[in-house]
Amino acid sequence: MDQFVSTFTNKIDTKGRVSVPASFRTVLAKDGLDGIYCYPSLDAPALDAGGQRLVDKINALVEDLAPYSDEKDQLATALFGTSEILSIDQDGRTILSERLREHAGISTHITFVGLGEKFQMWEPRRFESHLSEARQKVRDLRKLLGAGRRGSGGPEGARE
Amino acid sequence: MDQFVSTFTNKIDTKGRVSVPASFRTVLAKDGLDGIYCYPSLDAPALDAGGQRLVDKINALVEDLAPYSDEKDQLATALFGTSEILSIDQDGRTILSERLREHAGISTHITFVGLGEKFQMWEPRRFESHLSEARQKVRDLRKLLGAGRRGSGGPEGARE
DNA sequence: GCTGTTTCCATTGACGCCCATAAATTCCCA
DNA sequence: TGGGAATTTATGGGCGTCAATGGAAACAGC
Repeated sequence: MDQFVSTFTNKIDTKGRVSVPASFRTVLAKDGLDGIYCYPSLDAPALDAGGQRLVDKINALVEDLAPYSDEKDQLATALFGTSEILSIDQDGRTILSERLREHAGISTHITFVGLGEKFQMWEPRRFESHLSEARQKVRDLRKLLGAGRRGSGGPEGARE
Repeated sequence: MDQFVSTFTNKIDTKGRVSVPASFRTVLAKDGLDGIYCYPSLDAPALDAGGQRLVDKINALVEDLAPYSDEKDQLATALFGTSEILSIDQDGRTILSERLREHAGISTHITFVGLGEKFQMWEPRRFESHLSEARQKVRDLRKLLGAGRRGSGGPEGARE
């Protein structure tokens, strides 16, 4: 499996360490980045994270803009400037900076949520409500689309 | 990682010294420039900085312009004329000239902001407002970008 | 002499590395 | 197939190293 799937909730210990789910670690290892590329989600109290693939994608996004344009600097500021490369120790644990924890309102526990090519980290209770909201949205959407449609919907397409 | 990523705020001591973030130093070292290439940002109260890669890029930019054209002279003046090579001492610290500090309004603290191929130095409070602007801009921008490119990842691949 | 600058050392706190434990899972083999 | 051994995973704690910072010592110039 080369995708981030499922959700896991782990504990942050007194030193601020938290175990990265084993399955996520193997995906990251295959992805070729020694660590986790992580930044605050632009529109949710959560953290976006991934491996080299995610980095490449963001690079491509920035490279497309004209050199020394205002847009390029702004995009780079918002993405690279707020990003961190989180190291993973040999026991599979990482440490989130104060800044990242603060953005997501994380204190004692973290919920890791697989989104395919990337994953997110949430404060567990916030994720609960986020999830039920999302599920409700999907139900509403299905009504509009008509119960007959097949294959199109799914909870996939977690955009960000 | 061979890119400038994340932000760090460090203190300037009584002698004007400030620690360059360790991760930035390793990027610079790999880049093959013994020091920091630095100049006032053209359109922000900040300082642009980087290593050999940035120097090369600016050279290319200037070379592309017609020889003896006004544009070329102006760009060359604006960039080369105001640039400095900042030395890094053996403890990883550097000293900003009065002129550079003045342009960015820096006095006691510096925020180092990674932008991928280069980084910037800001007065911390100015950077905060600059960042929230940039994030808002990207949220808007993303709607435009998001409509077109989906999934495809892009023709990226150059790395390491 | 002084003054400003660069090199070297000291402190402190954060982080990485190592080991230990316990629970859950997988594996093996009678 | 059932039970136990080996492995893996999540978690806790001790300790050495390194990064950031402050200050002293060497050194230059006038």
